[in-house]
Amino acid sequence: MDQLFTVGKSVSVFPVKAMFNETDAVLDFPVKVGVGVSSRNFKKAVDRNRIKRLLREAYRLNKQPLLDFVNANNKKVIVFFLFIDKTLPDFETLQNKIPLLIDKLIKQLNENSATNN
RNA sequence: CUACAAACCCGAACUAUCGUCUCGAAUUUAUUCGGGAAGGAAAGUCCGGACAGCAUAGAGCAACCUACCGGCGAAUAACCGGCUUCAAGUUUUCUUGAAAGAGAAAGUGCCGCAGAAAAUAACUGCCAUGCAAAUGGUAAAGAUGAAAAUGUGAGGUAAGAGCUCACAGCUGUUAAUGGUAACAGUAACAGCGGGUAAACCUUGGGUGCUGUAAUGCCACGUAUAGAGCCGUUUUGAGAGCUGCUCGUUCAAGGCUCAGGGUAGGCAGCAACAGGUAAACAGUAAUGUUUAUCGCAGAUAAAUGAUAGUUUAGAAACAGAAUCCGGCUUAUGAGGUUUGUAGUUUU
Repeated sequence: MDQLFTVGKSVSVFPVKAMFNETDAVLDFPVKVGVGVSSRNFKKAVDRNRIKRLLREAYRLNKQPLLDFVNANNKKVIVFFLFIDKTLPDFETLQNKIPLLIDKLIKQLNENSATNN
């Protein structure tokens, strides 16, 4: 976790920020994902739970491109989605934004591998 | 009928597709099938317990909690019923609400402003003496205040005064009566110089400390290395008795610094002061019996998305983290009851 936040890079499509890090560690799955909301912005546990559920659901419905990319390039990635707005979202906006974010994420990963090589 | 306020009830159901956590079974060991998956407050953490660890010779002091009576219960100051006092109302009764309900006759302190005076009272006044100034007596009348020395009448007196008497009010003691009791009304006797204990205090009763990140077990790992100080059969370091003192018990290792390592798993942990329904007992809290049900268990932390149907409506407050009882606070629509206001009809 600490490594992800200190070393990892980030891309964002408002209202969601994705922090990610490629890793060499042995993982059971090619992609590991977490979601989070700041308790500073949302005091009630109910609201935080709600946002985390919506983020999970939106990721679940749109994860296929990322998985395809990662499998094709034989990478292992850790991603953490952080919600950065201060008002409750509805599911539709997240449904629209998450694919954009994942596109951006794939592009970044691609550039990284290019520079490394 | 409408609006508002308060109290209580309730806190959607079903189907399809995809998905999360968990339990059980099966096997091809990562899949399939089946079951279950937040609340009335899960919240605040204000009380009380269960459970766990440590302690459990004693004495004194301190600290804290508590304070009408009975019942219920594992337990509580907090629940139920009653008593007393106070407040409001439609005021003998009654209804509703509140109580921080032991003691002000142990002591100390305090009582703003006003007022002469806020507690061993004397400004104006009244009476006596005196030419007067003043001295003494007095507490009827006046003014202030939230509160002014129990109220009314009569006697009494220089003037007055519970000084005396009658009636009334209040306090205490005793007696019998009613009540389990708090207490009630009655009688007799003694008395009547305020309030504040949510100021200190006094009295009665009580209290070991810490909380599931408790605690027990397993695995893995390091430096079997270093520095300083104190001490080992009496000149004993230090530790326990969890605030302090005395006292007492144990005691051969202990403390500090710098550095190194680990941060995984299992149990605790989901079957009980359990839920639901009915009957019975009780004013009630609650209890008993019978039937029936099995109802979350995560560890970065699980309940979601979409579409449709039902319905008058689906929108409030809000997310379990050891468990249970009570209290407090938040809460949409709809329903029930009560109150207030308005309108219509008779």
